[in-house]
Order: sequence, then structure tokens, then C-alpha cells
Amino acid sequence: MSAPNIPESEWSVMEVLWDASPQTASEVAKTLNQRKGWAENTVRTLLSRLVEKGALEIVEKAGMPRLYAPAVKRQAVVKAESESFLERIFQGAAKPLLVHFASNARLTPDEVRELKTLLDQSIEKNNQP
Amino acid sequence: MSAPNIPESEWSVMEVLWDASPQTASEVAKTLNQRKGWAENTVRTLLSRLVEKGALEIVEKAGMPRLYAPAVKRQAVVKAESESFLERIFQGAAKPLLVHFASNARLTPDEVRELKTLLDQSIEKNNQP
DNA sequence: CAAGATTTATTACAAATGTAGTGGACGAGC
DNA sequence: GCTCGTCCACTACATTTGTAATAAATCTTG
Repeated sequence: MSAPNIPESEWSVMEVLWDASPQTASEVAKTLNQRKGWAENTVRTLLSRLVEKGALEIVEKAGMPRLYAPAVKRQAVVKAESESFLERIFQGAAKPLLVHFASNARLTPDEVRELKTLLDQSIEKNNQP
Repeated sequence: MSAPNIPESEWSVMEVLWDASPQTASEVAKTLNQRKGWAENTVRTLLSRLVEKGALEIVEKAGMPRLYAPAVKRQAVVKAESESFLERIFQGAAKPLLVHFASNARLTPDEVRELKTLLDQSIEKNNQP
């Protein structure tokens, strides 16, 4: 089951908790009420669904409201989502994807330099698998 | 409404028609039956939904089965999906996305060269907007 | 033209998603 | 102890998606 599937609105909840955790439901709700105008119960529902699918975990504290925290690393979910996106839209071919984003991105010269370095490293890695 | 939202299974249908069009429903169905094992009616349903949302158009021919053809360019939909993905997963920041895919991709030296060239061009473009 | 084959339209139905409302449990004050 | 505000669990309900089946219209062919 590795990285769970996280639809858009649940993703917003994860963001909040990846930013800072653990938090209580009402803290998360407050944030998302401001950001998205969502009702408290909406956020609570999303929290529950995320717990069910193993993306969040609950920290119980005697007498205190529960605290929620990510059970999966952002990195891992980003990776999974990225792979599925790559598969879906670019048939798994990374190059066209990179071409697409490289052509459309507005990057600073520094960023370009960094990326070029990364690309070079990716070759080296390929040579010693 | 520019580029319509196209979920995964509908995307498979689009692929078939972007590859070659126009085609009849049963032609598309035959292809997808092989690729995915889908029933004819499943494909017909997806075709209808895609017509409804304006992603496909029907070419009526007197006495002949209808032909379906894309009403939106692959390019355009790829662009829209890419933007939404970038927004959703990488908060709209192209660099982290590129870093992610550049680090994980297995690219040939030729591909790397090509991408580096593209990156350089992206800078030039930035300098004369 | 009747019967079967093909095409099209309508309907089905469960799971997932977006977005809450209701009602009960529990602790803080009056 | 009763009342009010929180917190939590359960329920709700429309849409979208995945995956078809059924029925109606039409074409083909004996």
C-alpha cells in the first residue's frame, strides 16, 4: 500500500500538517477555514479519511484533544504522485516531461546552473547502477 | 472552460484518438479491449462523457457509424494537467519539480545534453519577455 | 420483409470525493 | 447538578469516476 492516494482537498490538509505537526483538529480547521473557507466539520471529515487511509496518525493525550500528525513523509507522497502523473500524462517518459517543464518554467540563471549539475549527476548514477 | 478535466480512464480513450482519428466507437473499443480489457459499452460510455465535456467531437456521416475525433489538442490538455499538477504537488514552483524529476529520471547522455540546451534557452527567453 | 448484427441511448450501481449537518460525550463554569 | 461550549462519531447527500447491462433503433442479409 506504500503511499496512499491523496485527492486534492485532502492534500490541503496534509500540507497544513506537513508544515507543522502535531496539531489538533480545530487548529487545522482554523487554518483551512482561513485558506479555503472550509467548515470545521469538513476538515474533521478529511482528517478522519486521512487517518483511515494511513496518511495521518493520531496522538492521543489523556484529557487533551487529539493531535494529528503525518504518518507518511511528504517526500514519499510527492514521489508516488509524481510517478503516477508521469505515467498518466507522459507515458512514463521523463524526458518529454522535463522538456515540457523546462521550456515553460521561468528559471533564474542560478537555478539553471543547479539543474544542469543535477542532470550531469543523473548520468553518473546511471553508469553505476 | 478551456481544457476540460480528464480523469484516468477517459485519458486512455483520448490517447487512442490522439494517435489516430477519427475512429468509430467500435474501433476505439477494440483497441482498448486489447490494451485494458474493457467492455465495448465501457468505452462507449467514456466516449459519450468526453463528448459531453467537449474533449471529443462527433463526425456524423449519413448511414455510417459515427466517427470520433479529439476536439482539444493533446498539447493543450497536457499543459493544463501539468499546470494543475505543478500547483497541487509543488506549490507552483517549477524548480523543485524539475529537481525531482531530473534526479529520478534515467536519462541518456544525449537526452541530458538536449535538456541542458533547453535550460539555457529558457534563460534567454526570460531575458527578453 | 423478418431475424440477427451493429450502433446508439438510457439506466445502473458502487466507490471516491467534496462539503457539510446532527447528535452524543465530556469537561468548565455558574 | 444543570448548562454551555468543545470534541468526536456518525450520517448525509450531490458529483464524479469506473465499469458496465439493458433496451431501443437501425442496418444487413437471407
